[in-house]
Amino acid sequence: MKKATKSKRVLIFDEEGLKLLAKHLKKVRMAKGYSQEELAYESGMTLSQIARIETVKINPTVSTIFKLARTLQVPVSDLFDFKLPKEN
Amino acid sequence: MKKATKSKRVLIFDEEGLKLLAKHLKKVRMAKGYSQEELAYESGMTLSQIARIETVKINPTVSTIFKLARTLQVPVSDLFDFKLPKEN
DNA sequence: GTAAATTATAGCACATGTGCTATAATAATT
DNA sequence: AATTATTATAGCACATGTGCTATAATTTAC
Repeated sequence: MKKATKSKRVLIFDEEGLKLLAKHLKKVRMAKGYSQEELAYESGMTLSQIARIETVKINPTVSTIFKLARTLQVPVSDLFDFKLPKEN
Repeated sequence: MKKATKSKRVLIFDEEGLKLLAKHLKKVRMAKGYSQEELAYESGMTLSQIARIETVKINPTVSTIFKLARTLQVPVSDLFDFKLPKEN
């Protein structure tokens, strides 16, 4: 992905944020008693994608997160219940 | 995008959710006194992308939303402060 | 009403999200 | 230790997110 022409640093892949999201997702998933496979199946997604999200391999779309929140029956905001660390 | 082989309906593009997100983003943006152009510039993004998000033309990635939240200096969860409608 | 500011749209290139399928690795159970 | 369950990874095809650039449309300011 191209660097912006402006001097502003571009965060393409917000690793810290994605780690926090992954952590929260896993916590909620386990609290609700779902395996990755079950969550995938119930969400109409693949097991691969759940694993990719939870291991911070990809940058999921918002609709993907909506799907997970629906299956887990939690407010979307619960999956983002963290403070983003300051960027360097 | 292919239909899942399971009978589960697949939400590829969660239009209702994205509309709610767009609405919240716009509200926060205006409350903070940013034009789309300024928000784009400060976030290291393009004006096009802000417009696409706010008009529900695309399905943004989570990192994109993180970028916006950082610039707007709000918790990410504030941008998701809504209930997803029931899926049909 | 005109000019300026803001927002929306379009087309292109390119990177990557996602499903599918399969396999490997790890953890839990027996 | 062996078996089963769960998680992680890999490669491929294809759709699409995102930046860039430009233009059009709409809104706001004067």
